[in-house]
Amino acid sequence: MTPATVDSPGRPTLEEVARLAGVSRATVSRVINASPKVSPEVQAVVEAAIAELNYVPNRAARSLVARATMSIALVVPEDAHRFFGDPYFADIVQGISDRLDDSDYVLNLQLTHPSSPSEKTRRYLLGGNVDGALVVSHHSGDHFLASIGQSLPVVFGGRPMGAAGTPGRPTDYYVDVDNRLGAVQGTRHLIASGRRAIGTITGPRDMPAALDREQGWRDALLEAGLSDERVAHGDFTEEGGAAAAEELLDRHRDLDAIFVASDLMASGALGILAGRGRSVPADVAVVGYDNSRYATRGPIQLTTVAQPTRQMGIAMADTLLRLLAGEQPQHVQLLPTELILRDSA
Amino acid sequence: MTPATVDSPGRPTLEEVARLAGVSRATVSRVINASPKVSPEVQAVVEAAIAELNYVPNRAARSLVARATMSIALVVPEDAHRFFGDPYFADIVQGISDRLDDSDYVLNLQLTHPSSPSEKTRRYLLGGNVDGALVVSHHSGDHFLASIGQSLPVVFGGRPMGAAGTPGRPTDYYVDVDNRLGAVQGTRHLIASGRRAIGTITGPRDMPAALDREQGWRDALLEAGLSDERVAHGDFTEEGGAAAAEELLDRHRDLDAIFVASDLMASGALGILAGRGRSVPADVAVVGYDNSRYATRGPIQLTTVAQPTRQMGIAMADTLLRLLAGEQPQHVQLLPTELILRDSA
DNA sequence: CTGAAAGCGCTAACAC
DNA sequence: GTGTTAGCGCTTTCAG
Repeated sequence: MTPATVDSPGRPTLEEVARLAGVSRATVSRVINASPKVSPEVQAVVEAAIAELNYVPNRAARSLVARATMSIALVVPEDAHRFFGDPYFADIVQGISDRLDDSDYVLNLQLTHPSSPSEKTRRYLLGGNVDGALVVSHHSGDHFLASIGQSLPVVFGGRPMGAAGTPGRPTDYYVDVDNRLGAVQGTRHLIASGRRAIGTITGPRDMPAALDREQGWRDALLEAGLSDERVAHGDFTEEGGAAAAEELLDRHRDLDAIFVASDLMASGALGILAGRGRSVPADVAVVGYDNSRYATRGPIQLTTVAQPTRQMGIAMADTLLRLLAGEQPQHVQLLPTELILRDSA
Repeated sequence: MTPATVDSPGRPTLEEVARLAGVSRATVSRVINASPKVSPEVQAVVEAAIAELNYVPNRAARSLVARATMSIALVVPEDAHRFFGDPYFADIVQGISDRLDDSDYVLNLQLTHPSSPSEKTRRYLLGGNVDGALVVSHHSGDHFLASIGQSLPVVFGGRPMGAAGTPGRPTDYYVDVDNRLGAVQGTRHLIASGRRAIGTITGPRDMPAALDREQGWRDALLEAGLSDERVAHGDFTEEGGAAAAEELLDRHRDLDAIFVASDLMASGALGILAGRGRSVPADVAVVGYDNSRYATRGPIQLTTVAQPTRQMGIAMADTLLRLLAGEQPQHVQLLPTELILRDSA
């Protein structure tokens, strides 16, 4: 005795609607799918029957024959805390969600472990549960996700990495910003305002975005003839940012500026700086990255590199939808970054 | 020409596996479903064929015959920012996700508007896309969600409200903590430490948890013969907590303690207190609620009422799974709260 | 223990 | 315009 069958007559089928309306199943199907070749009268009768029975088409059956599920997966290789803790994801999801609201597709969230999606995720993605997938926050260790694009339409948020740090394959689709350039913008600003001992707090080394930002910081420094030795690695969390700031301050007493690869980490760094009595920006200037709400939340308004995160989500969803519609969207879409000047630098 | 059919031989079917293994489709099906009555040899042959073809069963087909989708919906009547901004949700989702990882079910996230789920969500839930639903953060204005339990197995996170503030129906399933009692614990602590002008910052008035916490604060005050006039309403966001704190301080100059209905709001309140030069806990003691990472993030460690949020997620998922398995779980599960003493009170 | 056959609910030619 | 006829890929009696 399952609850579903205890007292319910079961959801009505197309067949029952057909019987009630006195037509064939094919006709009911045509009405449901808004086929043009149905006479108005018949259509009205069928619609009445549908309403009376409160009929809703069975998706499984439809999927089976249509070979489409009308749903797409959002694959997030992060634990729930990092996913929820970073406003970056909130914006991405909001964008995706907004774009999908205008379509017939629904979103399925798949939280999976950072560097080894479970067998379950694999089966889910490959088992025909979804027509396509959106992958955010891709880590390099993940071979399955790196190659998933070959079996399913996939759009990455951020440049995907191939195995062993190789650049993504040219057949991949992704939406990104020019992380290197964004970092260059932020770092140049620090240089222009007279800073000379400029450090950086990076993101995890297995993520392309983190690597690119570090490279941008380095490039800007080198082009100005400055040293790029002041590096500490974070993990895109507030705690990680704080720890990296401690490390940087301990190792480089002369530090007068930090380019931090995310606002969240910058927020952690600001806490450490305050704790050590180093004033911002007088003693140490700080530039963040993301322009998330963490940038404007604390006592010190953060100068930061803005990226159009929500737009990225929209673009990702849009690209996948195009792919599913059989169109040929661009493989790479780079959105612009912009330096937002506030108080910290 | 859809992308899926361009060059792919198509995903292998059970039939192909059967052919390769030299057995019937029924036998392959038995192997897949771990039926006991298959000889070891045959099983090995079939498994080899499955591996060779990289076969993954088609869910739609399976759902069609099994009359089950093996997926459950997580309905969140909040915009993405509140959902992502509050660690409470992260913990709930992590718990749900953890529990579901051990099952065959997958999670489908449905973000919907606070007080009126879209027609799309309605159709999704009722269209047989999921076998059951988990609803978190239920608002009273939402009649559809309030009655959804009648058409689909549903488990609520937090006591659901019926229409117009009536208590949820006895047939509802939900997992909650005793919010009133938790608030009583927190408030009594404030009283015990000598505070007399104790205010509260509440959550939104259309949420049961918020109402219950307010009631607990009031009950504790009244049993001690203290006034319950110092109330300001927040919305479970950091900004809302800050605004409510301003209001409270402006209206009650004698305020010497605040019981805040969430750590996130308490974090906002702490900012205001600091801005006005009121020291915590010397001038104003603060007790939060949730014991989320916001409690220990800032300079002042927050005394707070802890609730086993992740456990709640686990319990929710577990209850729904039981329901789907035809068992008869408890309708109401109340998990314990605990006062965590830190520096703020 | 294994195979044959009959659908699950729907759509899509193909006739009329 | 509308009905008839096949399946989509899988599970499940029912024989053997």
